[in-house]
Amino acid sequence: MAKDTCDVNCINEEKVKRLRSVMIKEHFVNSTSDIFKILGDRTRIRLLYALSKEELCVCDLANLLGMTESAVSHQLRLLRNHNMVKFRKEGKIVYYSLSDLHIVRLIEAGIKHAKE
Amino acid sequence: MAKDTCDVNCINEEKVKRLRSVMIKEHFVNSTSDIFKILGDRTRIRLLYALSKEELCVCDLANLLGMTESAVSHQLRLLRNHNMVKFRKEGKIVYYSLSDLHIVRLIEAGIKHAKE
DNA sequence: TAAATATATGAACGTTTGAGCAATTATTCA
DNA sequence: TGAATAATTGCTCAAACGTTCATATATTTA
Repeated sequence: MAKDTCDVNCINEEKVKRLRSVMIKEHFVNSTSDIFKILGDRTRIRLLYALSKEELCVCDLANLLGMTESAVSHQLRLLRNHNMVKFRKEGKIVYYSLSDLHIVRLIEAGIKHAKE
Repeated sequence: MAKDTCDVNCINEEKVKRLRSVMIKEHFVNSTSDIFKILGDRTRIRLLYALSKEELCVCDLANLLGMTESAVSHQLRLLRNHNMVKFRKEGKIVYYSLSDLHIVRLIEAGIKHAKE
């Protein structure tokens, strides 16, 4: 009785077929993994966390994280390109802040998960 | 009046100092970004999503995702090492399933965020 | 206008990552 | 026992990533 074995070519055709129909759409696979990819970096987690507390300029962020302003600026650009942070200019200084609080909630969910 | 300027060496000392005390602990930065790093990959998102629907063997997963069994097996090991999936052996076949539902909730939060 | 300062950007670098191939292990079955 | 099969593992390669350095831009102030 070949019930649970991988029949033809090592696949349970029906099972896979059934799964395909309920599978997450490619578009969402991409956008979702992209978001997680951004959160999967120490520097960016710390940047977003800091910005969740208050608006900050690049040099303060660099000082807080103990990194060069260049490195911070590069990462901020990435976050900007993904609409996770916004900024306002005041003279020479550029103040960054979170675009919205969605992303913090996601990070908090991640922290919570990490604590378990 | 040097108020909002980055005073000494381009930093607002007090502000940074204040932030340090409420900053996320390094330990959590690591564990949190690690979790997101794992979710920040197309293949792993699809694997976890599929496994959230039902228990599956390596070859069915490979077929579903259109990848080699080797590639799938490598990723499953990674997920295993992070206690995200568990497995049971039935003869030659190894069935994988999710360790718990926490991770699915996190993925769903990510998908939800992606949809906005 | 020139110097100083805050930030941004491009290129180069070393590192990490994910996939596939080939070989290996474990198990079934003839 | 030996062939077949499911899965795992070690290795290699190319691509992606994060930081730094050097340079550029923008703004203030002397």
